[in-house]
Amino acid sequence: MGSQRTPREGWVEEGLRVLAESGVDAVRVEAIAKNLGVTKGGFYGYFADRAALLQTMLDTWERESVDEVLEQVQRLGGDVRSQAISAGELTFSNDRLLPIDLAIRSWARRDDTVAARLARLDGRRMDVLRATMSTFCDDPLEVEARSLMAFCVAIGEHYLATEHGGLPRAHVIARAAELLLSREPMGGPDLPQ
Amino acid sequence: MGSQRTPREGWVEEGLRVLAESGVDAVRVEAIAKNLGVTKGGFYGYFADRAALLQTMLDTWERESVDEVLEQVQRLGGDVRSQAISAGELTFSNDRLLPIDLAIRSWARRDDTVAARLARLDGRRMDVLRATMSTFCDDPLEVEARSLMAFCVAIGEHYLATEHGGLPRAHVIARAAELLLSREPMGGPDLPQ
DNA sequence: ATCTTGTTATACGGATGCGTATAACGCATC
DNA sequence: GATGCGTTATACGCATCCGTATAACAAGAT
Repeated sequence: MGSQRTPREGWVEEGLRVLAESGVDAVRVEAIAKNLGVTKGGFYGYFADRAALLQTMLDTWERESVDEVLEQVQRLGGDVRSQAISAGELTFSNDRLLPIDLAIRSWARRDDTVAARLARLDGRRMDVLRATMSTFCDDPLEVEARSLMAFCVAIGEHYLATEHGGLPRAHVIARAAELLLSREPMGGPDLPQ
Repeated sequence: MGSQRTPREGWVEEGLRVLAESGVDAVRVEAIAKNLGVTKGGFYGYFADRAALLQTMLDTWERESVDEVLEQVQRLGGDVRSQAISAGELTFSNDRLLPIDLAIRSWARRDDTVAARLARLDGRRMDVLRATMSTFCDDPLEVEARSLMAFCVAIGEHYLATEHGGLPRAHVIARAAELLLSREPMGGPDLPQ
């Protein structure tokens, strides 16, 4: 019995790599085969069609991004705040997951199915952030605003390509995190009009 | 002399529309022609090739996004803060420019030329934000952090698809803007670990 | 050594897309 | 109404990609 020379996971892996690097539209069966050093001959033994591969890729991404990350976070333990930071780092400082996440985010803007899955996942991520912010902030609206800002920085950072007046980006982000996670009120409505 | 039945701008316009809706990879000469109700016959009289169209599209977007917006902002006048808000709204609440901006942002992640142009533009936008934040905040690092957060929310918001516990997204964003533009210190390093 | 089973190469038809060439067409001008 | 110019339709060769069919192939089991 010929053992799997190019296992099913190989196609999914390479598919995710291409997705991360060049977007969904670049995920082509024959291109992936070429990258794997084979022809597409074996592909259709594992998948009905290209759409099935995309589905499986999404499944893999979702499992890795949620179950595995949250599992690791709970294993690490710690208080709510450090858990939130762990979760953020495991997801958005992950060389494998981050580019995939960004590519899927762009993909979601023109595919409702993908958008729905992303929404579900982002919802769980926002839950973590909300729990953190709630430990030191009572106003539900402010909790939501802080969570949104934290999430938007985590994502948006990678869609920005700008200098920060000589300051290293990481430094600026650290300060932003400090402000967002600060127990002090961020300041209420103020300013003379 | 046959006047321009499908003027050069027509191709650029439709190209930008497709870009906004489906991303760069969907910007195909024949597809655009079909949308315009013609064939690609006339296209190559205006453009050397597809790449030339993409260039022109970028030029158009950059001009509209910077020159026209900044010009309008200066015409409106007002203090620095209200100018920053005008600029943000003219760009990120603009039904025409916003989707194009987001599509280009995704595009920039895999094309260095596009990334460079976007960086230049984002730099000018950050300048506006910095000027605003500086009117009520002295710490340069905090100015930068607040500017980054504001920018990231403006962009990242559109890559997020999540609920906010019943609160309308616009309401949450308004609160975030309030916090970011607040004269009060956002709170320094605090929290007992 | 042969059989079996799963994997792969190759080839096919159909679709889409590029860039080019050429002929038809519209319309202003003469 | 004929001319001339710019725009457009059509057709071509080439390339990529899809999904299918079939034959070659490797390797474990007999």
